[in-house]
Amino acid sequence: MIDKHGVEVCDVLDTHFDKVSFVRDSMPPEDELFDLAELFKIFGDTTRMKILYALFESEMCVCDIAAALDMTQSAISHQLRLIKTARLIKSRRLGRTILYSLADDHVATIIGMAKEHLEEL
Amino acid sequence: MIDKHGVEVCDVLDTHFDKVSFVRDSMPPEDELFDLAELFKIFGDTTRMKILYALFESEMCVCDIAAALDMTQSAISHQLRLIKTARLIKSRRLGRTILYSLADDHVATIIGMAKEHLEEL
DNA sequence: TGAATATATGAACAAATGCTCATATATTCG
DNA sequence: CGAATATATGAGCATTTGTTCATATATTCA
Repeated sequence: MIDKHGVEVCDVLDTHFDKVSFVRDSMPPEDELFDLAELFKIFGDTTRMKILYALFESEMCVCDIAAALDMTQSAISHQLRLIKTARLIKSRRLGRTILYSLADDHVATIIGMAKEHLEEL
Repeated sequence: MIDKHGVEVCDVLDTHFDKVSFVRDSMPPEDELFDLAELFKIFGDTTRMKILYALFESEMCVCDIAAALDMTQSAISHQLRLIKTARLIKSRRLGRTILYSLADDHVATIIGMAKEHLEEL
């Protein structure tokens, strides 16, 4: 077997040719896969996970989230921007504070599925 | 307002004190959050997402996955190890090839939820 | 047993990521 | 308006991450 760089790939490729081309054809378009991966990246960080859990309990301002997680206002603000770009949270201004909350219940559902997986050892 | 480093946090903290401490108390333990984030990290990469989609169609050997994704055997093998550590896939040996397949239907469910979120613009 | 082949793995390196620090923006209130 | 305050953001830096390259391990077959 020779790598991507050579011509030959896998000696059993002839046998598996149908399978390989079927899989290749049924693969979703690159941008859809990219969007999916980008969305999951949001959940793939402990700080962001904490923020989501916090907002799961209550609508909160940046300052309170930072206090609850014992982290910098700046760090939280940066992460909130990422989460908001993924449309997982929304915000509304109230005076000089900005209140963040979950955009919909997809967050809870997605995390719930993941927890279910983890619970099954 | 002064950062984590100072004593004071947020001037409205007194008002929001109950909320902040409630959120802090209801936060899941650190290791649970870590496990969740680690699991989601698996989904947070285009290559791994492609691998999961491939296995969604069919049980496949490393070689064929590499061919289908037009990537190096080594790169695929490294990623398979990560995905397997997360118990999202399982493997069985068949002669000198090793066949990978999805461990259960959580993968499909989790990706499905994420796709649903993305479809709602 | 030894050659061939499928997969795994360690080191190295470039790219992405998360936090900090300093500072900018926006809003309130005297 | 100007001071105070809540949030946002850009640059810098250390850590993490994904791929490559070389090589090791494991299995088959002559």
